[in-house]
Amino acid sequence: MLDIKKIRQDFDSVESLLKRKGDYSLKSVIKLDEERRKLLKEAEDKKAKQNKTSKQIPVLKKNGEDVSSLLSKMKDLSNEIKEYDAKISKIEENLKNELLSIPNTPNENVTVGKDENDNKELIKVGKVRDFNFEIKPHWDLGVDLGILDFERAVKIAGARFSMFKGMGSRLERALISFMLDIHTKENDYTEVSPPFMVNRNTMIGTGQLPKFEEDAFNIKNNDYFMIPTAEVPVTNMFRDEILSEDDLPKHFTAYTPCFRAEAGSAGRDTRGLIRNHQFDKVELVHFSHPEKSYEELEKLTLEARKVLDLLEIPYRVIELCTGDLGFSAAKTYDIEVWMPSYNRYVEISSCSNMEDYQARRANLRYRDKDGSVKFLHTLNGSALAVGRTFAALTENYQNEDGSITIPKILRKYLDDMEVIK
RNA sequence: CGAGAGGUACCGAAGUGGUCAUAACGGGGCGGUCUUGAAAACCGUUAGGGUGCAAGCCCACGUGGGUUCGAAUCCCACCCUCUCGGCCA
Repeated sequence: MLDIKKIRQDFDSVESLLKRKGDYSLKSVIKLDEERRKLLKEAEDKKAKQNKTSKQIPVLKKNGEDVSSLLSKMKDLSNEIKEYDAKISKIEENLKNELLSIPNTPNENVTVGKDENDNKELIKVGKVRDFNFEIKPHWDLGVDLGILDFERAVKIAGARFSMFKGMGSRLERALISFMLDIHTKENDYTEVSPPFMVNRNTMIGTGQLPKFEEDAFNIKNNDYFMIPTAEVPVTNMFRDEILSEDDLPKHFTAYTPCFRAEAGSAGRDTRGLIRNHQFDKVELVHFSHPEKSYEELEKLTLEARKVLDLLEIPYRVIELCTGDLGFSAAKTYDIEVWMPSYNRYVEISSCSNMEDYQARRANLRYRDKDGSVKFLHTLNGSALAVGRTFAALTENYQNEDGSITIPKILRKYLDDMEVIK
């Protein structure tokens, strides 16, 4: 959520930043805000009068004075106040809804661009393997080896579901443990296992609602939502709390399945593990001091990359331009893994600094050294999307006979097995 | 899911229709006096939101409504915690 005070004081610069992300205007927000403040002033004057008189009434009564005419005047005042309050709360509701539906402003130093074509490649890591045989996509590799079963997943759930089997399940589990071990043992993260379903306020806090409800799975009888990413429960952990400045930064990692309706992506990536309604992911979340959040973003991105470095799978890092930034993000690095079957790089992680955008929505604050309470900054990134890592690993490590070599670093999680065949 | 009890500041806890939420009382934290140092005692302090240049004013007793001139207090709905029972991994 953008800061209404900042919009009010610095309208032009906030709006021009916002326009970089798409065609957004703040005119109606500022109009509602003006209306709200005007009515608020009038209502508060009346309330002040009401409070003052209300305190006198018991005194007058005690002195035996007749207060009946005063009471009837107060009744009128009370009714006026109620009308004001009704008007104001309606305006405030509209204002809040509008503010909640406006995306974050990009950081000033992010490259201005229209869409993904304007993104900037920062670095390429690893050598793309030159296969001297005809490669299989991971869905064929997996099915042929009996480690993936798409048909039965579709039978028991529906399109865009998948199922791991045998060594496939073990490899999936090994990847999760491997990633969590790196982050908890080498990168100083605290592991959490949060709820996989959350309430509506939690979804609003990180920016999924109210605008993107169609993208989420909603449990109708009690209004829970299946989490689309661990970012949602973890970032909301400290909602409505005031942390101490000494507590910052806080680093959490979490493995969770993620559930996405994938509305609007019909026909895209229909085969395999790339785009499913349910997938596993290990997530990194930082709570940062505002002045340190861009250092934290660099750190977080390096920590996410480390997983691919150790697995020795080629990838590249790109910086998203303003037009391609997600709703809540001020700056984002995407990590894209080399996917032989696609013959291109495919997103496997998105590392973002949300600045204070989510903190305002979720009311995440800290007490500064001088005693004042301020919004902190939140960051998150995948490290990594496990299904896509599974896909990239099997494809990049496939052999001519259809077997898959297990990367050295992963073997200790799999009884030192070297090959899946 | 059913029955009961409860949700007030950093914690415990009073307040059950007004003029002590400027939140009693107890404890904790921080600062100070005293002391060789510490303890004890005493003194001070413990800073949520909105609006306004400011003084100030408004809001905040789990959340949202309602009754009333006036609600922490009465009524309704919901959320959460505890106890007992039911069901259950």
